[in-house]
Amino acid sequence: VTEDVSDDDLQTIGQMCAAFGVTPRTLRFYEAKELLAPVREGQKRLYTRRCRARLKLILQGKRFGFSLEDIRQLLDLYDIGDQQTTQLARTHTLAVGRLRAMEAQRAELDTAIADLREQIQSSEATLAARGVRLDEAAE
Amino acid sequence: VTEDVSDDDLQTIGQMCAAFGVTPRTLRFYEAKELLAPVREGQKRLYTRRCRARLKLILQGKRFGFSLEDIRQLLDLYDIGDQQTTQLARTHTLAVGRLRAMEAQRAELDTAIADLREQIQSSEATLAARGVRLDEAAE
DNA sequence: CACACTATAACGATGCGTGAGAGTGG
DNA sequence: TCCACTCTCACGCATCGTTATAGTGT
Repeated sequence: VTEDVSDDDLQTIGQMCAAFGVTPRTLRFYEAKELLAPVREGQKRLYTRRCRARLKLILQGKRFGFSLEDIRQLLDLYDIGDQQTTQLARTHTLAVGRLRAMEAQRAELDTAIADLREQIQSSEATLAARGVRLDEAAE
Repeated sequence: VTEDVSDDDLQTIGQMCAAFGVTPRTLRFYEAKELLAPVREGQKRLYTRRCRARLKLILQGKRFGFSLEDIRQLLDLYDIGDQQTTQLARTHTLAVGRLRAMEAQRAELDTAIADLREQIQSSEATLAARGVRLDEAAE
């Protein structure tokens, strides 16, 4: 099998951080929350290929706004049954819900941006009326 | 002066919560953070018209993504000098910075939404290939 | 010896939620 | 007496950042 972990597959915490743009604290935190389970060499953590795959999924999940607890459960689903249909369906349902939430958030953000633009313009009008010159960096 | 506070101007915490859609805990928290300073009648808090104006600004600020600490400083600015030009200019600068951040956040959110849509579609393809029928509520 | 990297432990920040237990007024 | 409302602690949650302190290896 190709299941044995060759040494070059193992990365230290520092290498992982450089590769994924996170801090050691973050990786240790994910481990404490049982999202990652690196092997140990003495005290030191060594991250396998599987750890890397999981971390990638974790960071994806976070971009989508899932909580770490949500992500943990999703990862567990993937671990237990290899692509069982019921589990794919479940993940799908959660993803659709998240998408709805993100779209709602986007709508709110849009109106907030519009409102803030208005406020800024009115304050600029006030300042201009007082002869204040605004030197903003060109966009 | 019209500076005296007539009794009908005072609202209890419950009335404030109903009016602004927040919880008592939230109002007490804002008070602990020195964003609000209701008067007291014995133990009970009574919110003046000024409190309401401040709370409105606080909630606006939060929509714009300012931290409570940012908001506190901005409110203090407004309190100290009545519409001094330098303070308006300072607020303006912060607002422009916030707007930039919100626009950046919106861009990230957009790509995240697009990515999640892709993932959902591919999982739908997989499920469909397995003969799974997805019954989603019509939009 | 020095220097880089790693480890654990524990406190801090943010913005409240969620009780527990007690008082107050009608 | 009971109900509704209010009060003050004070711990909990999520997601790490930030020291402090101490190895470990080269």
